[in-house]
Amino acid sequence: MEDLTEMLKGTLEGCVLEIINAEETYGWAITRRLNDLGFTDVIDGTVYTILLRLERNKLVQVTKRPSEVGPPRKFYSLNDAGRAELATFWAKWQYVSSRIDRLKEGGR
Amino acid sequence: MEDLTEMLKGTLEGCVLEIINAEETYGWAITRRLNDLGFTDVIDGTVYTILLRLERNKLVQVTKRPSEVGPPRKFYSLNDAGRAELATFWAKWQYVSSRIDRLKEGGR
DNA sequence: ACCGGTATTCGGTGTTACCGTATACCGGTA
DNA sequence: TACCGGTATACGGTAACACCGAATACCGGT
Repeated sequence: MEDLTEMLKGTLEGCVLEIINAEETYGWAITRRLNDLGFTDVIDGTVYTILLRLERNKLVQVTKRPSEVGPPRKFYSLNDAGRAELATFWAKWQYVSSRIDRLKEGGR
Repeated sequence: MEDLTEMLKGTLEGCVLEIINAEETYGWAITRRLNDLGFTDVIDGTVYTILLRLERNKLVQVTKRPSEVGPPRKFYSLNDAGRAELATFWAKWQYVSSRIDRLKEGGR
């Protein structure tokens, strides 16, 4: 599936939040995870801008750790604000997706 | 539900396409339909820019008709290109939403 | 000494939803 | 007649977002 970019707006950040919530992880691994999930066209740069935003908005805790295979990695984990943000993201997602599905089914 | 704006990016146009597909209609009525669907914060101006975009991209046929209660209405209906666009929209939606749901369920 | 894979950063771009405002037409009311 | 509220379209500007390209950095193997 190609050119999903517009449809991912507003959801990609939530996805990254969920991935971090599942496990403390870092930028490059998050990109791979998204690719594996089916979002094959999501690129490093996109994820890093999201990560920077999350950090700026104080939704994550960041720990820099050396890597054995390259430059140091910045590991991200959610703080309380991040978990709250994730919860509202899922609430919005449920709301929006259920309503769009209803429209799709010719819903009134 | 408030502040859905970011999440609607990329989907709102598809919703408008679907509404027009169901029935030849006009801007103000489309806005009302979206509000009824649960997208209460979507405003006239937003819908008109989408309509203008659809027209510019030659996805709709436009017919101006007089109204009994106000200025003339611009009625929109889909042409072949519009129906094709709608089909790809739903395909993308199915793809994206299923994958996000999978992520939500702790999917691998 | 070089190269490929891993990893982060940053400046710039295009698309999008939203907002405010202006314009237009009609019916009712004072 | 003059005004106002509801219906309807149009438009310029803004902020947020995903994306792109290029630069930088570190390591292991050849």
